Amino acid sequence: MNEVRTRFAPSPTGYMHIGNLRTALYTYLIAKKQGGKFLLRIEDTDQERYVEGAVDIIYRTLKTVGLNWDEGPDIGGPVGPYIQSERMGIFKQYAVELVEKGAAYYCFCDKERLTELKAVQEASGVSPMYDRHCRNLSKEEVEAKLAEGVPYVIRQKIPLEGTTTFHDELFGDITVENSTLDDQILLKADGMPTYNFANVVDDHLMGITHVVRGNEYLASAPKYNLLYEAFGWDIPKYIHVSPIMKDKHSKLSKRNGDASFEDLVAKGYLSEAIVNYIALLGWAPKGEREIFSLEELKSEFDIEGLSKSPSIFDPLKLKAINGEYIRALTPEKFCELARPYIMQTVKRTDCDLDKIAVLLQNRTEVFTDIPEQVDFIDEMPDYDLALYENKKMKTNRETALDALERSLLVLEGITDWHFDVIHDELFKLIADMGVKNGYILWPVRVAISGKQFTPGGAFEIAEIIGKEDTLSRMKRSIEMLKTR
RNA sequence: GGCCCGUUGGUCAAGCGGCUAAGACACCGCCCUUUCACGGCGGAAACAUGAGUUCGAUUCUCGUACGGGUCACCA
Repeated sequence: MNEVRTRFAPSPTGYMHIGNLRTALYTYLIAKKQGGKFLLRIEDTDQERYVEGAVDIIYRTLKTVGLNWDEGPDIGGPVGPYIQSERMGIFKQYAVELVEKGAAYYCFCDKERLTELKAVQEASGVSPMYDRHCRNLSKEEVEAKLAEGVPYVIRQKIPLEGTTTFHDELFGDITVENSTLDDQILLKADGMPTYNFANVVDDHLMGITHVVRGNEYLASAPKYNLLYEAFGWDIPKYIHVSPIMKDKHSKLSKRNGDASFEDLVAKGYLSEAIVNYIALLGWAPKGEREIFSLEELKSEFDIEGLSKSPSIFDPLKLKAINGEYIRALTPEKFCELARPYIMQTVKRTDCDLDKIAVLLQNRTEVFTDIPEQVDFIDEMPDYDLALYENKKMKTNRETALDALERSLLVLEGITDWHFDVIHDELFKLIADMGVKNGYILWPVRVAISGKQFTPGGAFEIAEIIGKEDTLSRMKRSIEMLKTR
């Protein structure tokens, strides 16, 4: 039974942000690299923060990126249930066991006393900590209160002296003075375990061998060791990963209006590209390659490459990687994915979307870039005649007028309206005139697109919008040049 | 504030006592080219800081600065 078992244990409190997803990814990869099991456990012990539908979001995003779990609430498994609230009974039993072992104790302090205590401590500049009021109640006193039905919690009995050393695979050994550790609550008055307690118990019961979690839990980790020791359990390997930041000062979070995984997908990012990018945020592969599929990451991933410092989410880099993925798509697949975006601005039905898509593939980093790129196909935008002035092409308004008038004559004579024909005829004109390609082609492209930049050049555009539109746009542009 | 953690170009980052300190994105220039993009070539750009240890520190130790985390019957 040396199988690696990891778990992703989110709380159903809403959306799934990028940081969460990355934690899930690393957790998954660590298991899969060794051919181990990846489990999903829902930590819903806080009924107040529970958000309806949050569990579905977790399922959905994990599935779309391909982080398939081997055991979980929906598919079951040998160590279920996998929803923490359904494990309630278990925790009390273990908390009581700890009391019996002298590593925990009942506490009957009510909230009023605790808030007052905290206020006093803060006022006097001491860092707030439970004053261990109930730590030394006699067995009789405890029994009596229990019999009376006084509400209670169970707290961890931290040693008064000495130090505790916790080992993290990434950060190494972390030693803290026990005197700085609070007698934290293990079992709440409502019978639910606190996060810290539930984690230790569940991870043990589920046979978890590697725990991957956010860095924010690093400070509470030493207390875990005390718990494991008291129970006499093996301590899993801990890997605390640093957060993904929005900027130098703040974490990436929904509260700041930052994108969640689903937002990014809606913004035109490919889920494979998102996964690839976040894998790279805080982790570096061995070689110089940085494009990896999930499958490739399974063998490539290594804890060694994880970074200890926080990393800033760079939308530009994500975009670039997304662009790489888009270019790697087969033309058919790209066309299929791009179609809806093209149709946002191209409503006319007389032109070939496939041909448009071909032009777009190398020019698209994010699908949402598309509509704006092809908006001229349905309708010529108003444009500035200054567009005809181009130093490199050696064109200005006068030469453009000349080029357009001559081109128009040529184009009007074409009956077989296809790229090759248009290309050959216009090149014939260029040769006859003995001018640079751009002398003719630049003005033509501007005249029929009205834009400085377009996907494709004059021939492609002319073919796509058709002969009729090409000619009428040319004529209109010629008129504009004449009248001004 | 106490405790814990971190600090290599603008960003992601390689480096694990001796290097002209990789690479990628972004940026700039050139080439290709009927625009843009793609592609190719090249450029600018970094070890927070002070003291040690050492023949030699980006790398090890300590201090300082800056940044982050944590101090809940939230996770």
